[in-house]
Amino acid sequence: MAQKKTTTDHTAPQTAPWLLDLNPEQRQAVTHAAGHLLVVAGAGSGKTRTLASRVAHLIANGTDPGRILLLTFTRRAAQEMLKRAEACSPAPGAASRVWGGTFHATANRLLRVYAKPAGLSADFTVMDQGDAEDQLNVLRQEQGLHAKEKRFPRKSTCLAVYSRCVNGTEDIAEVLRRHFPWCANWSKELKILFQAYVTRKQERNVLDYDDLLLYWAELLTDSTLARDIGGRFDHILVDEYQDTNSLQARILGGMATGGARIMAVGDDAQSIYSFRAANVRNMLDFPKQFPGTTVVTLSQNYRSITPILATTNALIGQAQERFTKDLWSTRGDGQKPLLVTCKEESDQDRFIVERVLAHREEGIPLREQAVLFRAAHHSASLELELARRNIPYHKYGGLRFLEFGHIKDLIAFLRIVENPRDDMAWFRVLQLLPGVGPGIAARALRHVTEANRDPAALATFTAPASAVPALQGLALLLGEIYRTPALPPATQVERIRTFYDPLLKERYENAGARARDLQTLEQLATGYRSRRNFLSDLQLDPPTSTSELAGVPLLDEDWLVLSTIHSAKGCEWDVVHVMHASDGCLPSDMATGSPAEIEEELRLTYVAMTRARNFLYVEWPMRYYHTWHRHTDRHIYAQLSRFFSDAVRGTMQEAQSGADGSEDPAASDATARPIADRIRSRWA
DNA sequence: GAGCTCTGAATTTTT
DNA sequence: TTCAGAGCTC
Repeated sequence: MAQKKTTTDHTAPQTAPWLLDLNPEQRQAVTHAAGHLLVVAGAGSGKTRTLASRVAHLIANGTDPGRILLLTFTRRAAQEMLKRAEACSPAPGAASRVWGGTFHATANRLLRVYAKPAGLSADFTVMDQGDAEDQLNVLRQEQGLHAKEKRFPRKSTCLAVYSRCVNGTEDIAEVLRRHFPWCANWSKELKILFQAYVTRKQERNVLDYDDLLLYWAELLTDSTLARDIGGRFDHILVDEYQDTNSLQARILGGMATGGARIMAVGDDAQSIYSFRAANVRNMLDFPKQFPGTTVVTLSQNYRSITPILATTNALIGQAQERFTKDLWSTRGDGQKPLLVTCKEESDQDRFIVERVLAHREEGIPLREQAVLFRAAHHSASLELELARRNIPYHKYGGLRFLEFGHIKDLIAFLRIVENPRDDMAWFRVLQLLPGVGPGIAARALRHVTEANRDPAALATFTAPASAVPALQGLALLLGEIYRTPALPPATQVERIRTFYDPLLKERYENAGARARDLQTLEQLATGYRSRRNFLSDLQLDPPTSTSELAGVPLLDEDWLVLSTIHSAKGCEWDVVHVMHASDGCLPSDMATGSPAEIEEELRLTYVAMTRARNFLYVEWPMRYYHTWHRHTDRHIYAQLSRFFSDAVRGTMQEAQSGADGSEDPAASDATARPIADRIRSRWA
């Protein structure tokens, strides 16, 4: 970012570099001196710049950077802001001492320090969602709930209920009634299950994501501890405040009792995480929760050209509940957003690819172009088309690196040596061995438990002959790593990899690609001195793009960005495509149960469209093929998303895509095919 | 008790 | 298409 050069002017006082190019509202937020601050920042209103400048301003005015806490939604966001703060900061290197990261990562860091008063041991391990579900599943079976005549909620539903109770600080009965009405009859059983779940986690010294926040919040209910923990910070800056939940609000309240000043930044029109119990009310109630709050509103948009803003303003104008006002821009004119009706899904793919290539010809690199969609699998056919045309891309969202079986396997080894009480990790690793299933794994684990959880004790376990060699090998491996804490994490990964490699080949078809992932993991580990930090970083800030799986890309390579709308939050591109803008995808069929859900889908659409700087395309296919069954070739007709009302369409330009661009109906098979299909499908 | 095969069901967004 | 669970065989 080029800074404007100030011409030498001896009469005016020199403007500090972090205050340059700020509008009056931004400047007010950056230099705000006393009390708490709420910044209502519309899309593209320079929120990141404001936060970064604020950090630089605080440091320049004498705040110890180590006493600033910057809470963001992703680690990437924190790094980006601190990088920018550093760039305009008068004290080189200072910004790197700021505490920056997600709520969860910060909780992890603090809980390592305050483990004892929290009733934890500092070597606790963190479970991801899959582990938490598996743990619930084990308990569910122990309690015989899976065998009930009426089906008990699936493990993922159980966890979702639990999570909402914790994050929304709501009673289970209320949560079931409002969000899981079909489980309402299981209230009693779920309560017992959750009780067992909490006990088990405590016995095993493991925390799930929710626990990180919960233990932090609980620590803060003790006034002495609250003053101590909160007293570590003079300033707490929170980004994306509209997507925090009531538990996080409670944490902030507790932290403030230590004397820290809170600055929260958010936009209620972009609240899209209610499934994680995020609540816009957090933002609206902020002035009430923190008396003496100053509210600053940023409504000048610096990102998008005027025609795009006209469309997005019209779109969000349909929201029933809205608190921020329309955005305005001085960015000038340009192409109206294009609403593209595609005949088929394949036409949609082709249209996008052709536009992407055309823009690249005009000089817009692929990385400045993004394709956004509601659900991770919506990009499947586009990905095939991109591969066919040799166009490189990175995909954000959906299945994470960490969720692949082989990655989880390898991490489980590390978790055992980090925390030998971690049962889920033990079970996972033991059952990888040939000849070891649930039964022997349970017995082996009992044996290890009696030996005070020393992994090497596995060597003295008497197992059936078929399982002995593998168990001995495992005992040797874990024993050695356990006893040599000084072994660098990368070396530990390497040893495990050597042991695991043959098992991987036995287990998976595409062992080669998976083995390369494990090498990537080892590569990642070389950046760490401590296994504990390596593990928590993996769980809390995992690599976001699946491109890691395809090997490390060349540095100068250019690639197109594919992303779920959720993962696109906070980003911006020159060219943005919003694909599958059809009812059922946007809003998702899964989220049309209540007006509140539909309203959130509208905000989601708004978030997607406001990512665009200069070119915005919205595509929707008229027909979808459903190939669930191999032989039936069923298709369904789609409709344009209900969010594109006449008022919204009035601000857009419209186009058609399909039938090879031919406008002559007689010359194309575009009409012939649907008719033939219809006639056939009548008898299907 | 391990591990395979078959069947039926479901299918979002993420720390 | 993928995943979980039941049931069957070695």
